[in-house]
Amino acid sequence: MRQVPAKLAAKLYGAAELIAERGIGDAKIDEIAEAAGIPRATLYYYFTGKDEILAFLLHDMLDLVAGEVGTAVAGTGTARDRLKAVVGAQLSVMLENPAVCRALVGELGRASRLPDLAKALQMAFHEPVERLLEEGVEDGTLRKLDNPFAAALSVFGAVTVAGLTHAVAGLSSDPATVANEVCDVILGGLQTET
Amino acid sequence: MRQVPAKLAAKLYGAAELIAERGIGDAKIDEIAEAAGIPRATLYYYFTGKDEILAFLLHDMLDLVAGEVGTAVAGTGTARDRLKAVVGAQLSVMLENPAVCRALVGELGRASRLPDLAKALQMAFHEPVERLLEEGVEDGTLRKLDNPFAAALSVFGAVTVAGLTHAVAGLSSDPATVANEVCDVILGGLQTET
DNA sequence: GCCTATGCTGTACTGCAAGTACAAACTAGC
DNA sequence: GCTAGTTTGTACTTGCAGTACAGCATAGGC
Repeated sequence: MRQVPAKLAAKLYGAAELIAERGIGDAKIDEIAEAAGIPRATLYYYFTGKDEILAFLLHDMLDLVAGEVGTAVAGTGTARDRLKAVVGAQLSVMLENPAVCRALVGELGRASRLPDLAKALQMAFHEPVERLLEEGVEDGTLRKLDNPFAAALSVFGAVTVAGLTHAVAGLSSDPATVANEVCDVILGGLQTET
Repeated sequence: MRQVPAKLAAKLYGAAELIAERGIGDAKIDEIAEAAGIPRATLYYYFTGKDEILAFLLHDMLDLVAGEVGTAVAGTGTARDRLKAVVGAQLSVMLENPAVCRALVGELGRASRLPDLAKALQMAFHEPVERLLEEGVEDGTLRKLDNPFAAALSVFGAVTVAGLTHAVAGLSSDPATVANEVCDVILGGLQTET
């Protein structure tokens, strides 16, 4: 895969909706080319095929998530506050790029075939959250859990599915509201005081 | 789609691994036929194409989930206990059918294109959980939340992603352990007492 | 035991879309 | 205006999904 010029990358996003809607398998390369406003031959000049186009889009978005999440983690405040910020950051990116985000989830099941993608996801979200959980134990704002790895997984799931559902259904698309709803559950828990 | 005989359905599960691994788009119909031990022509006798084969497998598993979850919801005990049972039920089915489960998630992004699938998922998990949350408020074992719909979504996400990750990675595949980890987070929450 | 309806399977064919090849046109730096 | 790299149009090859259909198997009625 050649170095993709920024101008071309921007145009590619014009095809994200199509890919998300029909899946990479059912979207014809000619349609992608047309939707993006890029000649077919040019696509093949930069990418070896459809899959690589998809991989490029996904990677691009994950970089975005990783950046925002990184900023949130590095911010000031308690670990709990920063965890909230992380959730908000991920949801912001997701809801601002609903099409790419849908495409991403559509390929999640193939994660084992796309080790790069799985790793990028890990770096972008999972690892920072796990670290925050540890810091929260230290500063006393988060509860100590038996299995922080599993906890980070659950947090990731809750955030991702919430984001995806809103992205697909186009529900109340305010990231802040969604973030609050998710945080309410994962921070406060569902049960009454024991 | 013709009525599929049980014997044939059972054989089809032999191809689930292949489909999950390569995605329905990249799995050739001849390979599916071979993996399942069913002649190609017979597949086309029962199904109109690849997509229908996938849809059949997914629907089959969702029925399974719906059944188990239904049993768990209808059981005895507090709403909180039954919520735990629901989580356990979903994880059991997922970890017993990791391949189909991966295939399902691989097609989640297309949910908007497969309204049947989205609806089945809704019925199988989301709706029962939302109901349990209400009952929990009544019997005092679960906290009253601003937005039970969003909460059910988060629960679904946490459970599904945990199940999927274990299914894909083949981690500690004991459903009960995974269920405990997930429940610990979603019931108890992450934050310390305020 | 035969006959008929329906289920099942092998084989040959069609059509579509992915990907390739390549030459012509364009652009930028020198 | 020469050269190296980029961009695009067009024509071609190939592989797979899906179709058509004929022949074989099986079961149930008589």
